[in-house]
Amino acid sequence: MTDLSLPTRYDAPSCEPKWYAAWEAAGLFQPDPDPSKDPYTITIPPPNITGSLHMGHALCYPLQDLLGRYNRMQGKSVLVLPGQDHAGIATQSVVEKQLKQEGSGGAILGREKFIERVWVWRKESGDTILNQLRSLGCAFDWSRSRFTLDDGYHEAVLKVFIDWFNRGLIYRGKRVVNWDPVLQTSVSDIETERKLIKGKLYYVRYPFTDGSGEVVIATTRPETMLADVAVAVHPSDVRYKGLVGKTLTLPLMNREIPLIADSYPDPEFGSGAVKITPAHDPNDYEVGVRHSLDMPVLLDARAKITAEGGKYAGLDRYEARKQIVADLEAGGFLVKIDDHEIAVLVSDRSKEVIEPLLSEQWFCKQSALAPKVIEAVNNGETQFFPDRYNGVFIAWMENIRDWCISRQLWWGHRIPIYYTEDGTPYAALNRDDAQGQAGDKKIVRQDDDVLDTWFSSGLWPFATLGWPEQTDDLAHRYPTSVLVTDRNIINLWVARMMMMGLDLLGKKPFDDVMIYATVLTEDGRRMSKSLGTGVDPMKIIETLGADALRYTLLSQTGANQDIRYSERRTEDARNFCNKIWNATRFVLMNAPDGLPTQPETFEVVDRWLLSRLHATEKTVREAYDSYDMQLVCQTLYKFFWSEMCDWYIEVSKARLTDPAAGKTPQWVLLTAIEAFLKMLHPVMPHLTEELYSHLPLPNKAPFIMSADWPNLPSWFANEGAESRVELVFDVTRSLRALRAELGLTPGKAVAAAYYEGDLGGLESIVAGQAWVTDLKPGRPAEQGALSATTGGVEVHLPTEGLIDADKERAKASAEIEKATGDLAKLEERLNNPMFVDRAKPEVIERDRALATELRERIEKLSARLKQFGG
RNA sequence: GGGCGGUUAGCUCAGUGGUAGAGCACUUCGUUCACACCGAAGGGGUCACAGGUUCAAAUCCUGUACCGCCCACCA
Repeated sequence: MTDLSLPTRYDAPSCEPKWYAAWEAAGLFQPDPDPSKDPYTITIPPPNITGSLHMGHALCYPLQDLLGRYNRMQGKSVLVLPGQDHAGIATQSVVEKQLKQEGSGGAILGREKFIERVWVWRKESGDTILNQLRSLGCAFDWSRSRFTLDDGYHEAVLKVFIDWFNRGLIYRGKRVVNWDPVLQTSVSDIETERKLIKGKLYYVRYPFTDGSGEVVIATTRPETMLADVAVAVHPSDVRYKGLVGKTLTLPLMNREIPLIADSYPDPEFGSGAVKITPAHDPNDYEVGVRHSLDMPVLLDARAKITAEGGKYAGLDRYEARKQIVADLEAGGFLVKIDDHEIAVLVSDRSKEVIEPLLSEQWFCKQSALAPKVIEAVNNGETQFFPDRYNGVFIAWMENIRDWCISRQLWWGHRIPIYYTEDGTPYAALNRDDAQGQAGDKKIVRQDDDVLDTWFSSGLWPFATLGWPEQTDDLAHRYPTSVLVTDRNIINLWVARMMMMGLDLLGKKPFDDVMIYATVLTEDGRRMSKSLGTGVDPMKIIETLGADALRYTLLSQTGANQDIRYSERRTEDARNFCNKIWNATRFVLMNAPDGLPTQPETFEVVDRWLLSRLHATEKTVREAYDSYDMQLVCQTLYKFFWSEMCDWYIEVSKARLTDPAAGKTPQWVLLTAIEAFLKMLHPVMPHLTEELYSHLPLPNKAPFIMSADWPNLPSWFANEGAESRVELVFDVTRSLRALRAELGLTPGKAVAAAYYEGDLGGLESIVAGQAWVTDLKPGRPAEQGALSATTGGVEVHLPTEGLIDADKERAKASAEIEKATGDLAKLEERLNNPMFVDRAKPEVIERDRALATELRERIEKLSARLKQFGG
């Protein structure tokens, strides 16, 4: 007898850190160097250093930890490589906010001091995140941890940039980009979102210069008219036939602008005439290029009117709008104002309305890179899970546009472009290198901009493994096994890694991409700090434990799109932990002093549990292999709680206390628990490790974490034992129900009960589990008895005159009615020649058997009804 | 405007052709020495709606409604 000293409650918060430290001390986070083992590699999505982890992270990282642990048990050499992302815009705005609160600001500090300040923050936030990942139990190889702005990483970035620049894949161009007037930088298309707002549509009159009438245009942004350079109509629009080529006078500015024909305007919309402001609208820009129009820039970096706006110069864009509308009205140019729903573009980061702005930026050509990505996904080299994302991804890749990679920020990889006095750009490792390339011409400055964060995180799967150096890790572990990420960054990040990996290494970066669900609040809203709907995973861990939290989230992870988080569910998971704790504790209390050995003979119920264990292992393994954690958890839960605890342990209690007979159930239970703990370990690493450490086992691994996946002998599978035992359990349940009906409390023995039918020699189980002292074959001689029929076995419980005959009659009639109805439906089907002709034989067989059973049942029920005077 | 998910018991969700399931919650009973973070029994659903295919539909097809997500240059 051992471990009677274990407390009756599992205390996760005190147990979890202990094991994390033990694993780390044992070096288990580093990959097994054994070269005969297959590699399994994950480079985790590096969290942004913008604060602390949220519920989504509490799913994402444990999910990867789970995959690592599972594959380690499957005998692979596992590396889960962690790190952090410098997250340009996001981090810079966090630090800017901090400075503002201190009454300072980046502009005051200057570039160098500002960057120093961000590094201080990087340390602080980075450490927080690291500790949180540890609290979650993540077995990541911290010795290989990378940061997207560390020195080696910077080298990789330089190499790619220079290479692509020299190959013409990176170019500089003047384009209308998405300008964020708050962060004062350009952002890419996918860093914006569309929001429908209630706005106005202004109709404005532009008179012909020669006084021969006017053209009415419609606009949602009247202030941009100051920079209008033309009005366009569709060439087929009859309303403007013969007018194209004439000149209009731009109101307020008194500038002359042409009326031109272009395919862009939709004759159906508004008046069919569109004002053209090339510098402030992507479509207008296209028109401007086609017609070689001027492109005056009307708004500056903060979205204030420039000198181009004449007397409106200096006004904010919205003030200017008000003023201009008023002036247009005063001048008699305003025709009308309609309410109009506008889809404005909003910056993801600042939530500010984007201003389309013509500016000089660096772009990455996608047309040469995208086809390889599409091909890799199309031919299944890289596969998304759930597979619906394959199509979504390809559709997006097929319509990809060039990627604006320059950002007007300080925090990030500074663009390695150096200019000579005449403005010629050289892509170089450093200034000297650039000077070498420039020859006689003198290099005078480096480009001020930095690269889009995703340019560097796109290198993640290989830069973290040492690229551009040809390291062992890179040789053995690229392509990585799986990328686990959130669907919001499929285009932002996954696409870039695919493009970069395929182009630079000639190989896809990962075999699988697993997209996990978004964690929402209990009522289905987005979790967000600013809305106050966020739940702090660390608070949950402190009270209920990391394992319970992991189970909560992982047990809801399959092919679903969303998860609603409820703390109540984590309490359930905590209860499950406690159940596992106590059942194991119970088994240990009854465990033999020496190591258990496999018994010679088994009872049917032993074979039943071993068979259920065997089936459970297969289901769980296949579920892990297909990323269906939901099925993993559900299967393990049912096996442990219902099958092992509620039935097997209860049935075996009597034997367990017997020194001789106890050896068999003890061995069965230890075998089942060991396998169960191993299968559950990837989900609940700490609890399983703690319990494993107490199990008396031969050939025990130093840690469950480093143990092999259970290898169960095939003779465990035993369908015969399963069906025999399950029939007996069904009969037991129906007898218990009869007891409950009589108000007999569970556990209190009744003297006698009777059964008719075949219990396969397992009468003692029924008697024991239904708390019957003497279970006899046949029918009770005395009058009053309650009866029930299950699976062809009828049980009778004598009542000693306690029966309410009316109630029993009513019950029997109701059951007869139900059975008769079911039988009628069944017979109708069986009498249908089409059914007999076309249905599968086993279905017909089963229905016939069911019909026979129903007839017997009705017979028995009718007899019962008669007995009660019906 | 296009695409993708979802709609099943009070709640959260399983269930891809053969007479509806789990956990929680609820009701009743029970502290029998693993566990009250427990055990036993029970109530509760015309599977969003309308058509269709089929011997048979929660399940396959078409359409509709509502919820959510993604993509999209209508001023």
